[in-house]
Amino acid sequence: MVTLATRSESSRPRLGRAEWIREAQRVLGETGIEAVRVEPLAARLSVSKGSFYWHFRDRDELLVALLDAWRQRATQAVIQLVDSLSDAPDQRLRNLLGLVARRPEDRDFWVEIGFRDWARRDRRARSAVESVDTERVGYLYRLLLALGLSEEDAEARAFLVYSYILGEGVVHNRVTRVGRPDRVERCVRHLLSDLPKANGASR
Amino acid sequence: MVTLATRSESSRPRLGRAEWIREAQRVLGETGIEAVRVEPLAARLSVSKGSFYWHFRDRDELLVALLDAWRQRATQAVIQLVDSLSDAPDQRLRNLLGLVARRPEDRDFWVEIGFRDWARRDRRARSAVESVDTERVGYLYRLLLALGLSEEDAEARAFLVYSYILGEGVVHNRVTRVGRPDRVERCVRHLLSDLPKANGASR
Amino acid sequence: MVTLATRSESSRPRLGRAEWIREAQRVLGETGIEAVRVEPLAARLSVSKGSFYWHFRDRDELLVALLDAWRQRATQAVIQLVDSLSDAPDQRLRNLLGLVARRPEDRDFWVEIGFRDWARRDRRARSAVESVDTERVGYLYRLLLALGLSEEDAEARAFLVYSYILGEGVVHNRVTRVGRPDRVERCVRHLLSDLPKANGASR
Amino acid sequence: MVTLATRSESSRPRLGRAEWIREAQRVLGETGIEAVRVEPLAARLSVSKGSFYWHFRDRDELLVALLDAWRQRATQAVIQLVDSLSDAPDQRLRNLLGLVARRPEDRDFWVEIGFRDWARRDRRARSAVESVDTERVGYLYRLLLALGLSEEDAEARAFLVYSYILGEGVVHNRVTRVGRPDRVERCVRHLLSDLPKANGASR
DNA sequence: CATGAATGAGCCTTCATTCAT
DNA sequence: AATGAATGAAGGCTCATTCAT
Repeated sequence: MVTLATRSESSRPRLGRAEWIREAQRVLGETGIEAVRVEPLAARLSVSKGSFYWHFRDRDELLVALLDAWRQRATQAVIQLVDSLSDAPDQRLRNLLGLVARRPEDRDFWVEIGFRDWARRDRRARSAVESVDTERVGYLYRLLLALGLSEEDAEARAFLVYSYILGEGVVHNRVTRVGRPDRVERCVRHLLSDLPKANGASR
Repeated sequence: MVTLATRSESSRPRLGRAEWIREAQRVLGETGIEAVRVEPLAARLSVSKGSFYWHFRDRDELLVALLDAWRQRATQAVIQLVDSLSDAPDQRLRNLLGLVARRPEDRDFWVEIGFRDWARRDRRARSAVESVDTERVGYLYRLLLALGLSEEDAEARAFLVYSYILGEGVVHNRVTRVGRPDRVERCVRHLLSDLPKANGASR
Repeated sequence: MVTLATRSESSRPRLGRAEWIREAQRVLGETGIEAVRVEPLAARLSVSKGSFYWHFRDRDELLVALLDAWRQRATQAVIQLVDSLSDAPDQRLRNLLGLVARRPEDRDFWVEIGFRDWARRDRRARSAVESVDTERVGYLYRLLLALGLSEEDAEARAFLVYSYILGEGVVHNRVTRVGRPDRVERCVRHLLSDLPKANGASR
Repeated sequence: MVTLATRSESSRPRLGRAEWIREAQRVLGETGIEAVRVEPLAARLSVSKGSFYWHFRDRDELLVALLDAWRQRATQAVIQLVDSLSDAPDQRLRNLLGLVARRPEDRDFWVEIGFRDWARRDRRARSAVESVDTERVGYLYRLLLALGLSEEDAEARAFLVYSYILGEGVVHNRVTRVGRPDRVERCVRHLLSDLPKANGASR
């Protein structure tokens, strides 16, 4: 009769660093880095504020941890998912762009915007965003290279596509009468319409 | 009738609502809406914070005024400039996109980002951003219609271009080895490469 | 009928920097520099703690002001009093030492000890104490010189007397069966017993 | 029966009450009783603060223990040393005063000041200091009696000497151009210059 | 003998806001 | 068209203390 220590014993939740970081990330996405404050965070976690200082020296240490955690996940989360879905470069590209269509409904989408806004004021956040951007544009670049673009064209196109992905979510959604999925679909088609090796499959 | 007394004491610029709003907008661009606080603002204006309350009921009234002022200027600033530079739709489009290349150096660029980030948390800011976006995408749409695109294509392309413009400034700039002006030029060329009436005509 | 604006109108006491410093000095004397805290101080003054920050940038500014105020008063308070009571060096010396007898009952006595203890931990306090000590020992030295001691003897004796004055108040008072005034009187007599020019008057 | 395991792991000195008290005393001397706090103390001992509560009910119990330990040692440390160095009263007196010359370099010197300052605020500390003072002045008194002073003179002189010793260390040291050892030497000579039985006999 | 985690009180500081002048 | 002084809420940080393991 193995009880597996269900952990649901109403004793203490025994919070760890990870929980604080996860909740902080949520708040960052919902409101912004300014809202990532020790006391409100503690309230959300139903813990006393003092307990925070067991896990972190001070608020700043939490912010740095937040950055590190994101830097780790932001690049790999998307890239690994896309890599895992298909081996073909053009399919990967299509999948990648397809992810766009559902992002603003996604909590992570706003988290990303939160980091990006934070980067306006904070050197460390800026550096994290830069490395994430570099990784991702590099990935796009490699895909486009594999699809037959010249190095120069691949570079420009990678940047174009990436900029579009970021900008897309930020524009007010009801701006067009066309529904969002349709719109995205049309954009994607346009952005990929002249790829040397992938054309056949797309129209 | 000697009017020489105008501005006699260079020390008191006769602070009014307008100055508070202008300074608030600056801070919004530099740091974000959270930094638009009465006390720091008063310090920047070398005025006692109590004076703020002569012009505004409370902080919120300033924020609303900020929003209104921006809503007014944001759409017209760009549109009027582009309209004034040329009468030809394709030239207007090219001019409009050309503006992109110098934006991040521009104070207004960051002000815009500030409003957009603020809109994440505040309904009224969101509404202002929405109307600005609607206006601008509408303007692009009309230009593209005039250049021979179908309504549906014009709508999608307008959205694509606008998203790119917004996203472009947000991506880390040193992501490519190509310099920023070149990159933008290349993107613009691509985005406009297949317009029915404008191809090749651009200078 | 001059009413002199009695100031007792129960309106607001309208505290100023001076009141905060005076109260801070009191607390320093009663308990120590660690007890000079913004919030308790505000409570003693029946003022909200926030008001403190109108008068001082932060707690440290109060501490510095405390030091400056004391440095000013500590030297001159005693010296001016003694100077004013008599012109004769030997009488001045006697008056000066006579002040000792009533010091521990005096609020200022403990204030002085407070500063001295603070100086153990704080460089700025140390520097204040040093300048006060230097001034006072210098004054004693000049008196003793005027009473005919050689420079070397005057220096040593000034130090001896000053050390005694400081130490005296710190020793538990009920240590001897003789009453304090008697004891002090006897010590003073001994300390001055061999002054070349003042001897005649003392025994 | 191998007892070699004693102290085998050099990492754990087997912390006991004594170590906490010793460290507390050190901090008292370095900074003051306010700095004797459980957490910082634990940090200095590289132990978790929770461990403190294995040895003491609470902070107050440590403070009391600190007081008791000091009361025991403070009197006897000096007296026993002086007693052991010589049998002759005048030599003992000279040795005792000679100890003054090196005190401020001594950790114990500051510990004593720490207790004395603490006594300003705390009844129990006051009582400890009182008993220490009483013991020591009594010892001096007995020495001076043995040297031929009358009871009354011995009492006054004991007090004078003891006050000087305490005050001496508290005065800023660079107050005179004469070096400290010289100064002390001169003072001591003066303070003992007229003892009936000891004059000139001291080596 | 001790650690790991948490609680809560106390204090520092920043600000929005108020009010009398 | 402001200033000077004050209030009070919010949030940051340090600690004494507790408790389960």
